Amino acid sequence: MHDMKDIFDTVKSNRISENIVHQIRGAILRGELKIGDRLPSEKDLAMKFGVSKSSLREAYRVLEAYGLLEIKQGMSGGAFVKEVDLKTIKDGLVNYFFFQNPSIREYTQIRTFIEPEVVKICALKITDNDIDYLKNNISEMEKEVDGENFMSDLDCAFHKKLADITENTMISLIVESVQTALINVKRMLQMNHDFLTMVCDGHKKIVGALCERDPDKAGKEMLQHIIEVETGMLACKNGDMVLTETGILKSDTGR
Amino acid sequence: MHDMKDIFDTVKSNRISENIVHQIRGAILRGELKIGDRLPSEKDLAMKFGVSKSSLREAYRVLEAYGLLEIKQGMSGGAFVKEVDLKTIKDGLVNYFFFQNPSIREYTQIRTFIEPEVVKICALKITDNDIDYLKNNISEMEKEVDGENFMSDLDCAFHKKLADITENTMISLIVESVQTALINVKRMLQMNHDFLTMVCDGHKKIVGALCERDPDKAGKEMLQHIIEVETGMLACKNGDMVLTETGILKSDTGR
DNA sequence: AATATTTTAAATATCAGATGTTTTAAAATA
DNA sequence: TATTTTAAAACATCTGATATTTAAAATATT
Repeated sequence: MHDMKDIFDTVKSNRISENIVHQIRGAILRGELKIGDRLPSEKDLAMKFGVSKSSLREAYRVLEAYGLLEIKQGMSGGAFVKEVDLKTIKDGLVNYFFFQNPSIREYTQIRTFIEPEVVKICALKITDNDIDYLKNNISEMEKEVDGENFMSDLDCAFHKKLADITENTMISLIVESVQTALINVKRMLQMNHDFLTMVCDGHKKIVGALCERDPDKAGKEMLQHIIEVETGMLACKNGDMVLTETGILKSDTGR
Repeated sequence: MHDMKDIFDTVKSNRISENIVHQIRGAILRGELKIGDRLPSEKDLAMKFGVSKSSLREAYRVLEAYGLLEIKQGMSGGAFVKEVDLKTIKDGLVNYFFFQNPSIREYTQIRTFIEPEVVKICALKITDNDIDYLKNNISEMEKEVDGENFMSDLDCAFHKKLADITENTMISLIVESVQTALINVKRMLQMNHDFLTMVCDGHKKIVGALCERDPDKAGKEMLQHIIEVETGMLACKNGDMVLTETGILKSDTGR
């Protein structure tokens, strides 16, 4: 009836460091260790666990990679419990998406699900300060369109700002991660001057609708913007890159 | 005009292991190292980098935590480049959400954005095999409602299956991660028998609409299901937990 | 008295090398 | 030929020594 695989997890390595990681992560997730708590020194904790310093240090490196610990050197240094930050998660997603290599169509699809809804909420919650921020973002971006500085992170910041207005952590995380991944693709494709102008115009229309506090109009403007971006990217040809149904490939690697 | 902080990144630790992590991760992300490639042995690579074995091992632990390497023991073992898997990312998100502690409202909001759209696509793409899978999932779940086994991961699997039908990696990742986090909350709240029955009924209605290949109906059923789940969770009182506007708190910790 | 400098101690970072364990391939044996 | 044994390659762990970093304490200077 049931295969054993359905019942038991495969037993992984018995590495000491993994055991320690499991214990400390568990203590944090159970709330026994709080943000800012300092763990005993390497020497003491290694003794307590009955392991060598090297094994403990490997565990520390892993927990640090998870973003759960921060290790400080020097007197009154040590290992401190830390809140996992956005950067840790975003870096992880970058690693993941590198192998997944989503297609432009996939990026567009997830964006059309979320971002029009986001701006609908924004239209109801946005403050004058927020609008100032967005207008400023657009004018900074227009400067870059003319200059050499090319795109930078202003596009990402625009969409993240809108997501942040929803005050929903998960939405912010998703929007920012998708934007970051997408902007990497744009960089690879080396989008041209016209494309950047189009992006600025789209952003202006969205902010215009938000100024009127019109949710439906904002939603429609965002949807159109997303589609225009997709069209622009699909139209873009670049010698090194190949756009396919299943992703963006470097042609020279022949993957 | 510009603060130096805008121009330069703060220089972090000069830890040797971090330097090595940076180099190897860079080589993978630049495509110089491919999936399955084996790095030189600890001894050789440490020599090549001009560092001690311990430093190299710490770097390996970090890259392993990122999901980029798999280290195998024994003859013809070693460090192999690996595709980052979903589990790595999900675990990271669990860590992140533990500190963010999103509210039920936030979970519902992101779900209402994505999942009704997902089933609309499903209604167009779903196969008979997929429908069999979903029906089977529901009947397995009904068994658990009566028994002791309580919920398990079938609820998550149902929603993930729908997400997978879209063939959009990012959607699958998001839906599965949100589901996993939400199910942890449900476990804490110890949802009762009626709630589980309601979930099964909701799933049945969704599959019903999918059988008819009716996108709008499927979308509406999913939306209603999500709202029912929210209502059910908000109505649930549990001695150890407190539901607030900003999240789910353990009352005894007094956070 | 206030400030600047130097010293010191606690903690992590790194290294070197010895020993143990795991895994697989090859060699020996049945 | 099939099985068992053996050997070697690679990671896992431990020990202990040395270097570096950092903040606080002590000292010197203004």
